[in-house]
Amino acid sequence: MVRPDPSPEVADPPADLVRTSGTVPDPARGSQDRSARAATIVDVARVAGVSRQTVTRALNGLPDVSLATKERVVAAARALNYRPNRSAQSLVRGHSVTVGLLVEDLANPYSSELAGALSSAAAARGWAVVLAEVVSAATVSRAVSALAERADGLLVTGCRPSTLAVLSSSDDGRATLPTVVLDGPPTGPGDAVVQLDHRAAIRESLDFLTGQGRSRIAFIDSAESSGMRKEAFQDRLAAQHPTTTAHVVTAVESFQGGFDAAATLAALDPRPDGVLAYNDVMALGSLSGFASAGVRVPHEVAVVGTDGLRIGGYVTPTLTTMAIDKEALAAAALAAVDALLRGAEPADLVEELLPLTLMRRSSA
Amino acid sequence: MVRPDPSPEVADPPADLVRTSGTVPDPARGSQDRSARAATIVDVARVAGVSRQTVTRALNGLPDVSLATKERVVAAARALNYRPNRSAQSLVRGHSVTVGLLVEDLANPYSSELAGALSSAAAARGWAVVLAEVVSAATVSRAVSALAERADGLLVTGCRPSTLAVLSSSDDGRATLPTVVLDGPPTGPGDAVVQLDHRAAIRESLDFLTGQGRSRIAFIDSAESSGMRKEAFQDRLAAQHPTTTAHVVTAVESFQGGFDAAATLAALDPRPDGVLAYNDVMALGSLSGFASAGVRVPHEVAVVGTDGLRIGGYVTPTLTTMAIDKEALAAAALAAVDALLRGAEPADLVEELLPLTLMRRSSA
DNA sequence: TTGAAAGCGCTAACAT
DNA sequence: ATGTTAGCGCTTTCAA
Repeated sequence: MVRPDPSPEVADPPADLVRTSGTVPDPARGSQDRSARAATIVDVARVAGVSRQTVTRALNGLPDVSLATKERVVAAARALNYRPNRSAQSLVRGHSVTVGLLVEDLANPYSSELAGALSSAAAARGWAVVLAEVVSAATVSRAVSALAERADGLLVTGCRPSTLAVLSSSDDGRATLPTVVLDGPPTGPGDAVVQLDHRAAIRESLDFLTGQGRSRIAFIDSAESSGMRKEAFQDRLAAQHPTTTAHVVTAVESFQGGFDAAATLAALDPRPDGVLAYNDVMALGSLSGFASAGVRVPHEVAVVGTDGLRIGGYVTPTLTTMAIDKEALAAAALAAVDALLRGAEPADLVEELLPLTLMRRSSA
Repeated sequence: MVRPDPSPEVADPPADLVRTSGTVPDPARGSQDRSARAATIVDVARVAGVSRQTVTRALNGLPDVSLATKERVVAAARALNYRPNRSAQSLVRGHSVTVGLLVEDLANPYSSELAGALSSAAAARGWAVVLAEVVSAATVSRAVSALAERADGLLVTGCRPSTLAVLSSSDDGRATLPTVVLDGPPTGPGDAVVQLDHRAAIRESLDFLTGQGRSRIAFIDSAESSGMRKEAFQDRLAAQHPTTTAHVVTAVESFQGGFDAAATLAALDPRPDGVLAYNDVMALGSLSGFASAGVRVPHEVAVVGTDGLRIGGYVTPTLTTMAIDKEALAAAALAAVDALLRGAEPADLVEELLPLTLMRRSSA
């Protein structure tokens, strides 16, 4: 039996009797207000002296409400500081998809540019993106469970392997979200993956460098990488450019790492005249490193990055790079989430590798 | 009277009879699956031959479920591709705060660094952040209403005045969300604002430049600004540095705008020996502009930006700048949303201005 | 123009 | 260990 709405005679329940979880929460920050319970539509209806439905109509701009009533309702809502409960609304209006975006560091331009693309792609589908930034490895599972409360699917991008490892191990019993990893290794068997054709990109950039007469090429690898790009570099070199000298330096995957790698390369004799970098952030670091070592780019050494970050156009010299099609990557990732949501098996989602294209700027 | 749960005898409702809004939606992309309706907990219960609560227990890792039952339930859930409805869950578990973040362009490092700080600050409160990127002025209201469906409050940052103007005019009847604008003008009377002490920052950076002997100082202003920073520049100059030559150039608020401004300044005779920029992105543009004009920074001209973006440390020379305390800004913004949610009046939320601090790098 | 009833999908409290 | 009942706060028929 459904309990009827409380009639106007019923007094407000004492604040200390209602469950805290129904209030505007303020976890870990205390300072509960005097009226512990957030106003609901019923409260507004009671104050305005109308039924709930009339409140709905008045507040949502639906027809069939007299102006006077509407004004009374709006006034009551204002007085009570009424905020419709979004969960209840979306429950009754029908489910809408929300995807969680797990990012290691939004200040990393790779992450933020991708986040932007994902946000737009989601908007185009009528989906929403909730954000969670992984500050430290310790916060990974906290971030994931925060997302799990709100999201129907999970997008993982711009995370270092060590972070991903934590992710995959943190199976805290709860049903895991359908997860799609962008341009990285899957965190578990249930994950779908959207991959880029980095091997082809390495080949193309290497050919580009040798094509302009460079003959001593170095590759700046990330210490946290799988080694795949380095292998692609070495394979191509062996197969197509036997007379070219190769040199691989491994560095921390950061701007500073790129800087340090450049310092190392600058000290070599003979010095490389062309450099391929694991990604743009490291390439940018190497640009800075070469500058401070007094090595002129591109005259003495040409530098090619990977990612196509916009900020590569903001430095001097501007960075030539193998650009990711961020929009395509974002769209593919959302399509994968969609498929997973529909019950597809991750194994079925083997898409072809997304291509990167050479973006010529001035560093090479 | 509550209708009892459909008993096992009841056949599945034909897919075409159920409301579409209850399905996993696929707006504007067609391709509805054969099973138009997403499985609910009742479906799982029926297939597993248990009650709904047993499903809840099994799937949420609660005690008092036999292993055999649990396995049966999990299998049924898997078979049906069951995903719990997040709205229903949060409705019954109690409301949790979600704030919408409206950003003009996430690839702009100012926006993304701030977004990261906001995300962390929200996580600390147990709140979530939903993202919406404003691609063009035309999409502003779409982005806002998308957020309005999910968020309890709205954060606006990194938006140009023209975008904000659209925002304030787009009162589409619906109850407006409590809104907080970060470091910008309010979009309407209902908005709260968190402001920075740019006047003081301008004064400090100006004094810093003159303090190192610079005597011809230029200010690169944004064409979209309120003029406040420029006035602070001129006022301070008149009051404290009467012998210093001042020059103001106004440019588009972008990297390119800063580049162009530097080109203009480089051509001046006598050329300025110190430059203050409206923000870091423009300052970075000016660095690039001076480089391409052959003007050496900081030897011939010193450049000071505003914002303290991390990428300012990634260019050559590194950018000296008046840094925003992003964490403080984020915390203040969320506190303001919290207050608004509790019924505070925006007018009551006049916080003091947040200070900026000089971050010395190598451009000045 | 307004109200009463039904129910979205889920979980918590109380049976059994 | 499992099922039954009562709702979360809202919108949507359907009556009046």
